[in-house]
Order: sequence, then structure tokens, then C-alpha cells
Amino acid sequence: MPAAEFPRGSASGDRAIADAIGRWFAQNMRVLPWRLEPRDPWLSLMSEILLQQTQVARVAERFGAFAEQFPTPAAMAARPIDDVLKLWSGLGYYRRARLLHACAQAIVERHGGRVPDNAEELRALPGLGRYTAGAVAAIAFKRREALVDGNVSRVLLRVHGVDRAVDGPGVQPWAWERAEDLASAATDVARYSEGIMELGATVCTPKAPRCDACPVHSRCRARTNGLVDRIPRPKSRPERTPLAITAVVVVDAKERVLLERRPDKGLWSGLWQPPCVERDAAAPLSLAKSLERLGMDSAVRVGGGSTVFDFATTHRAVRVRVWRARAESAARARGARGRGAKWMEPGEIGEIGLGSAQRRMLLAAGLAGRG
DNA sequence: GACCCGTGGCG
DNA sequence: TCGCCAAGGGT
Repeated sequence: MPAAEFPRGSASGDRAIADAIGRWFAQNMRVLPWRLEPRDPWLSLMSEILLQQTQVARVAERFGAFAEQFPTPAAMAARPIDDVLKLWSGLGYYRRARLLHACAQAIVERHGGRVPDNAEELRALPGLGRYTAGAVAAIAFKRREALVDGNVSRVLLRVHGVDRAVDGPGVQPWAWERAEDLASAATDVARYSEGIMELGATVCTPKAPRCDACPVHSRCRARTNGLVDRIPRPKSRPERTPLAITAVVVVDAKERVLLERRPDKGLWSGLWQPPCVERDAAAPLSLAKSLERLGMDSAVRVGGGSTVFDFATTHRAVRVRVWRARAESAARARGARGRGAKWMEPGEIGEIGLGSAQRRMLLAAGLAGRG
């Protein structure tokens, strides 16, 4: 890789950039309560985990409940994982919920319930990678930490006029080096760190960036070269493989719904669902075969037609066919699904971990879910 | 390093 | 309807 493709900055140039961004942030700080003073390290950590691959607006409407229910690591560590999954419903990447719960327990066990104040110890906690550990260290403890997320990568690529994708070969190591230099040069690291992320989120946006409002527009190579619209190049995207699900929503005489827990690995891990049969195909299995696979063919009576909807995740194109059925015998229907299955009152549906696809299955069968 | 893991908004 | 998009980490 020619050095010119991955340029470095000068000490004075880096300081000018870092401080311009820091000053800009001080003047344009958005109202993000959990990121403002006084900064509670645990709330900061929890918010950063929630924000992984998730937009601020989606987290903001949920964060109050997290802060209220889990005000300290000990408070979360003492609760079952289901309580975390319940609040996490609909936010996606559900492994984060398990990792956050494990993180709370690790903080209690290893650090006496206090969030460690340095990136190295933070990095050793479950769910905290290089970015999140650095973010908490910088924001909650004002450490001089380099930070690279998707926004920072985009800003750096543009400022330096590097015509590559954020996930392109060599880009992340280079971005981390640049971020280290900028963090070292900054007068106020915390402001710079939040500032460059905010800059990427609000000004140096992927589409239609507002260069006129950018504190470093005069130093931006992409802008001076007219390449802002081309940098960064589009990310590579994985192909979606088909997944077909047949769901049978079973209701008993008391209008309770039969739900079972998914395995704790893989897609929607640890969340609840109506009994389902899955296969790697475009079309869901027939009703007869599905009931047979579920061991429920003699335990339930299917009424009416079915509903189909499509659902997409990062790697899957899911087609779901939903059947509604009555249990001939509540005990036999549940027994067919084994220990993991449970009859739930309609009111309980809002109290468990459900993915958006599972919520739609219940909705399709005429059952209301939270949200 | 490749692959896996969600979701909702938008054009 | 569909493809693209968005504040990573674990294995």
C-alpha cells in the first residue's frame, strides 16, 4: 500500500484539527443527558453498549427505562437475564444484552461494583471492544483515548481524501493510528472525542454533508478535491440467505399463549417465540409437516387460514407463515414442546424478551404485544 | 480475516 | 417493494 494512500498528519496540524472539532462540539453540544455532566460511568457504559450499531433516536426512547431499572452494575447483576432482554426487545443484536448483563456481573466480581476507570480494564469486560472501552474511558473518566467508530472513520477518510470504504483493507488500522495522533494532540480529549463522533453524526453525514457548517472544512481534502460525495466508498454488504419459518400460535381455553425460548446462540438468541419450524429455504414448511415436527399434530386444532410476512435481518431474508391454533389440551400442547415452553397470559407478553419478528407473529395471530 | 448477529427509516 | 443506511464485538 503506497504511503500516500494512507497519509499521516503533522503534530501542529493534528492539534489544529482536534481543537477545532473540540471547540465546535462545546458550542453545538446536543442534549444527550447520559453523556452530560455529571457523568455516571455505569450509565455511560450502558449507553455505549446500547448505541453499538444502533441510532441515537432508537436508544433515547428506551434509555430512561434502563437507567431506572439498572441504576448500578450491582442492580443489573442481581437480576435475571430475562429482565434485560425484556427491555431490549426490538433493539436488535440481542447478544449485546447478554454481554451487558455479563459485564455487570464482572464489574461486581472483579471491581467491587465500581466501573474501572481505564481503557485496559474496561476492554477486558464482556461486550466492550476497543471502541467502547475507549469511549467510556474518554467520556466518563476523561482519559486521553483514541476513538474510532463508523462516524470517525468517515470523517477521517474525508479529511484526508482517502478514497476507500470504511471496512476496506487497511482502513481501520490506519484510522486508529490517526485517531491516536489526534487524541494525543487534543487540548481537551473528552470534547474532541465526543466532538468528532458528533461531527460525523450531524455534519459530516454519509449523504449530503453540511460542509459549510464543518469546523475543519478548510482542511478537508475530500472537499477541496470535490470528492465528498464519493468518500467513503460503499461498504461491502453480505448476501442474505433465505430462511423460512412456520409459526404456530397456540391459544388455550383461558386465552393463554404457548411460547418457548429460543436457543441461547444464533439468531434471536434467548428470546421467546411461538412454536416454530425453520429451514434454509424460500418457502415455509407445510402446516402438516410443521405440526409433525413440532410434535403437536394431535395436541392442537388449527383454525382459519394463515398469514405470511417477510422480514429481513443483516444476513437473512426471512419468510414467516403464521397459523393460529387452539389447544385440544393445554397440558398436552405444552408437553409436546418440552421444558422450554410456557403458557403465558396476554399481559405477560409485554414482560418478556421478544424480537420484532416474533412480535409480528403474535400480531398476525390477533394477539397484541407491547409497542 | 471472515463471518455472524437486528432493526426501522428512507428514497 | 427493495436496497441502502446507521454510534461494534465475539468467535
